Amino acid sequence: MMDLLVKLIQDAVAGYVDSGMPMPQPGISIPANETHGDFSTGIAFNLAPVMKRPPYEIAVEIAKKMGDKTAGIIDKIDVVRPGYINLFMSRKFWHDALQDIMDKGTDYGRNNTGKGKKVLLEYISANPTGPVHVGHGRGAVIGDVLARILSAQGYNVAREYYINDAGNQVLSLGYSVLNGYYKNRSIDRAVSRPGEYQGAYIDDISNALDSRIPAADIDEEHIGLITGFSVQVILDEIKKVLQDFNIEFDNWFSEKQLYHDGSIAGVIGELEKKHAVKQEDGATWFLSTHYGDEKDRVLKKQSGELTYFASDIAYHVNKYARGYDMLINIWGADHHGYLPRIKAALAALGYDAEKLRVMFVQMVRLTRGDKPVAMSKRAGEYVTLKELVDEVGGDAVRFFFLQRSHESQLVFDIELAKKQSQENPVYYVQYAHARISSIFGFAETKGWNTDALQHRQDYVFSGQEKRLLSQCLLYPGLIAEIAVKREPHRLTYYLMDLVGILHKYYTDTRVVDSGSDTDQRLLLMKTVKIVLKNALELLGINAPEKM
RNA sequence: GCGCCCGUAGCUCAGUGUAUAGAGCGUCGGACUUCGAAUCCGCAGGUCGUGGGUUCAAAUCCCACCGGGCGCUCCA
Repeated sequence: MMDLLVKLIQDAVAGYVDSGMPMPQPGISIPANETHGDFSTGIAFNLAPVMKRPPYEIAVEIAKKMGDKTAGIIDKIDVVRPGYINLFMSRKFWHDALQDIMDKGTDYGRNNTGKGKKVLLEYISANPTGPVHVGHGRGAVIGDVLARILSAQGYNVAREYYINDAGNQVLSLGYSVLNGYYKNRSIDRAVSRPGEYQGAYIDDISNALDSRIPAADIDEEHIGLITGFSVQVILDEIKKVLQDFNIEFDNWFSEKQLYHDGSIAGVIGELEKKHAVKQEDGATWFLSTHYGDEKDRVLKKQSGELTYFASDIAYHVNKYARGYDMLINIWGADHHGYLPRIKAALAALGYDAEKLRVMFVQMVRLTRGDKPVAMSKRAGEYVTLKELVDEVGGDAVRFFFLQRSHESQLVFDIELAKKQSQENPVYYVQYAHARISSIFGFAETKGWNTDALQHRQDYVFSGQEKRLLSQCLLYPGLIAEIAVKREPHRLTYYLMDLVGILHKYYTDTRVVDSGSDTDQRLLLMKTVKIVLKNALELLGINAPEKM
């Protein structure tokens, strides 16, 4: 329905825009002050600098043109200094809007702005050396919700988890387990390296070791076997925890595979062909300074081992080869220094580095009350995603993580989240959905057939009712914008607004009475419920009928 | 020292050009014999880190500085 309004504005603006210029997307907002209309646009402000004329003059002209062709949906157009165009919508508009949402139902908010573009979304990718912790959880929620939103906008999204199952860290995991095994069995045997991982999960794997591997084979000679088993156990647990948290992947991509199929060596060979490699101090270096990085980077160490950087290049080359239009990576903010070298390598190999978009998710700091909770893998002391979800609930964790921009650091007070779980904002939103369900239940008991409500076009919506509808009308545009800008957190704020209006309306207005307007109010509740349910679905949060 | 992110109400954070700067939590005070009070209403609380600049218009853009987090490994 807003498309129609946007088109009316654009038609009026068309004369000002040169054929070469893209049509500006008019921003439409709901004014805080209702004397400023049902909707307002600041399109004249965007045009003013281009045309070098005062915004007010432009607004007057646009308003005049719009007034000539309102398609029956606009009653009145006001122009207010310094250049706002305020729109008062017609009765027909509101009824058409309500009907449109009803007709679309679960498809309301779905769109094809993505036009089938293939997107690879990589997120979490936590190392299989320990459980997923809350920092990963934040990336998990952002990635999952973004994937849902992109899919709803017609993008063809593949979700991927990159498993760092090669290299030193998993070897270190193997040694940690082996050492744990010796210690638990009081076996006094020297091992060439200590292993850096600690915690109850290491003990668990150690204890399970001889259930899978013959006891005679449990020694340093078979460290590869032990490592493989340990990674498998941890990975299974990661998959289970994520699945329980309703986070799925289309593909689990193994780093090891890149070693086995020779693609890392292949990539280094390609870089050599491009003369982007040097030998120095017995190591092989990528000349990333030639491509905008601040220093050159080692691909193959003096020891002959490949670096993670080398396999990461091969991984990204693999992504490009799979033919995606866009690659989105969600990384922890502590990896931001890593991006220039990846982009440098891709540029050196002739790939369009612009296709790669990395979202850096800032740190999560945990507290219990005023006391910070240490997050150290080394000490084996950290709060896992599973623990957090078990304590606070999955819906609340999702909502909480999406109440901040991913670019802001986040303080998560576990005590507070537990203590106030009943007052968590997520309940505020869910309660609205349950409340509407409850209204319908009540209406049924009073004899209304809520599946056959009569939509009467002569009903005049109150100010609050129009406000509710207009908030619902912003929804599709919001989802489209969130997809383009990759800002999933905005959806929680939208919901808080919508639900706030609904709760107030409920307090002020009796929906079900004996009068004939009850049908109209029930229809309105139905549209709000549709939007609530669709939005919660995108957040992966339950929309309960009862609480 | 260099790079990225942040600095907005007591706390945690939205808002990133334009009409009196918002929410949640917290404080205080009100509203259930009527569709769910997990709700609603009201009061209090802000030099939008500081100083310059651009603009008809700056929390928002630019510059400098101050403060906090993270990163600057032949670590992963």
